[in-house]
Parts: sequence; C-alpha cells; structure tokens
Amino acid sequence: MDTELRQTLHRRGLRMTPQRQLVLDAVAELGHATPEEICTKVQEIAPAVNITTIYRTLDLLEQLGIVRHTHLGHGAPTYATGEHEHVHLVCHRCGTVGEVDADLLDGLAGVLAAEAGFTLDPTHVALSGLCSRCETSDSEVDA
Amino acid sequence: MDTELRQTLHRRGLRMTPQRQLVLDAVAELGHATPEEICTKVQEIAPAVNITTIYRTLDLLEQLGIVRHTHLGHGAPTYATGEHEHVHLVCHRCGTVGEVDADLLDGLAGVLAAEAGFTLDPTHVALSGLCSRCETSDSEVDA
DNA sequence: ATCGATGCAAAGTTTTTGCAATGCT
DNA sequence: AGCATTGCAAAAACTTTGCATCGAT
Repeated sequence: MDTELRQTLHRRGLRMTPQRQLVLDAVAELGHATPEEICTKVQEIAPAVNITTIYRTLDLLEQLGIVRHTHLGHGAPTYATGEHEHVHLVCHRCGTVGEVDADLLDGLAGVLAAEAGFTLDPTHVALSGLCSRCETSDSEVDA
Repeated sequence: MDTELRQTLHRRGLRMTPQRQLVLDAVAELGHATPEEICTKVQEIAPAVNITTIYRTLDLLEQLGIVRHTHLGHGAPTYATGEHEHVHLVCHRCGTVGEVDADLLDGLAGVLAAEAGFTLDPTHVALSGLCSRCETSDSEVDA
C-alpha cells in the first residue's frame, strides 16, 4: 500500500520513513487540512513527530506531485491528495468549504488559454463567494 | 477627493486622518499589494507611519467596503480597491500574478448558482495555474 | 476638552533554518 | 557505514495587542 510512495522516493534517492507514510495517510484521510490539523492527526498515532517534519514532508510530497495545497482564504493553506479532483467553493461569510466537480471549469479553462495564454489548474482553485445559506441571510441583513 | 472617505468615516463616528488617506492612496495606486508593500509606499511620503497603523487601517477600510483582500498564494494577502474588477491569475511555478476581466467568469457564475447554489464573487477570486512562460519551459522539463 | 487614532514595544502565530542525533538502505 | 531524515531549539516572517501620547472634531 505504501509501495507506490516508497518507489517514487526511491527513484530520487530518497528514503521511506514512517513519518512520511503517516503524513500521507493523514492528508488522504482528512481531505483538505492545514499543517496543524495534519500534525494533530499524525500525533494521534506517533506523538513524537514534530510539526517541522510535517512542513518538510508536505513540501516534499508536493514536489513529488502526491499532494497539493490550496489557499482557501485566511491563514493556513490546506493540503489534499492529488486524487481530489474538485474545485473548492469558499464562503467568505461563514467560511464553509464546498466542492464541485472540476469539469465545471473546462469552459473557463479554454477561455483563459485563449485570452491570456494561461493554463488553468482546475483542482488547485478556490472560488470565493457566498454559500446558499449566507446568500439568503445576507439579503435580509442588507435590506 | 478625500471627501468620500471622510464622510464614510464620519457616519460611523470615526475620524479622518492623514494616515488613512495615505493608505487608501497607496492601495489604489499599487493595485494589489501586501501590507508590507503598502507600508513602504506610505513611508515614502510619511516615514513615521508605523506598520501597525497599516494593518489597522487596512482592516478598517475593508470593514467599510473600500478595499478588499485576496490571498494570491504564499504568505501575505494583497489588498486592492473595490474598483479593481478583475480576476487574478496566479502562476504556481513562478508566482507571477496576471489579471483578466471579471466578465470571463459570468458563465461559470451561472453554472455555480444553478449547480451548487453558490453566489460567486468574481473579484475576490484567484485562479491558479501556469503562465504561458512557465507552461512552455515546463514541457521541456517534464520531457 | 473629549475620545478616537497613532507609535512604539512586546507578544502571538505560523513557517523556516541550523545542527547534532538518528535510522533507512 | 553512509547519508538522508528527524527532532529540537532558535530564528524569521507575519500579525496583533497594550498602553501612553497625540490630534481631529
């Protein structure tokens, strides 16, 4: 199960360690989580693992293309495994993070390529706006 | 010219100060800039202004709806005036920030509203991907 | 004269770096 | 055994807070 990671590391002369497996497992399980959250999760199993190692491992896994990070708004970035092929919808009122299929951005991707020569990475995007709940309560407040 | 800000402040029992005018001017002129950059700009004119005041003033101007901040990627957020009606295109290879017209997201906004009940705020969005330059050099590297 | 705004210094967060000890291969 | 990896501690980067002073109204 950890063979894939092990081999990816091997190919670059890097080593497989329990920490790296734990971090990857935590990222995969948590979905999109901050370094802090990932650290907490990892420490449930291996309390001695240092937050420094979390940061270093996340950087590494990202370089290897195994995880990606997204800035969903405020402070900390969130990390998720590459299989997470969706777009994040962040409500800037309540902070809720929703998700929709990345396919919805196909049209936009074409336009951006044509207009700006920009190659959109749909899975790394966080769109900002209001979720349905806040949109509703918002109109009441604004009135 | 500063009358609008002055009155907005007045309405809430707040005061007009040179610092507040300078911060607003700097934000408007710089486009999208970090607190640090804004501070540097302000200090060109008024060297005594403290970074603390920059932070406090940006928070205030944001509450008043005069500026908005966006997280374009790494560390510091960037601030811009509300008139900045464009979408940011952040290259996650070289960090360059491009801009396109917010109208390009109109189609997507409709889809998201229908699919997810999500009200997209096009001006607060940062899209991630590769700029044309990095896209080119990328194919070479990957090969 | 009042009370909000500012500057300074200090503390709080989040992330990075240096280095000796550890442990994977 | 060799060298990448880790943990710890310290530093760096970014932001917030407390408080006395200043200044807009």
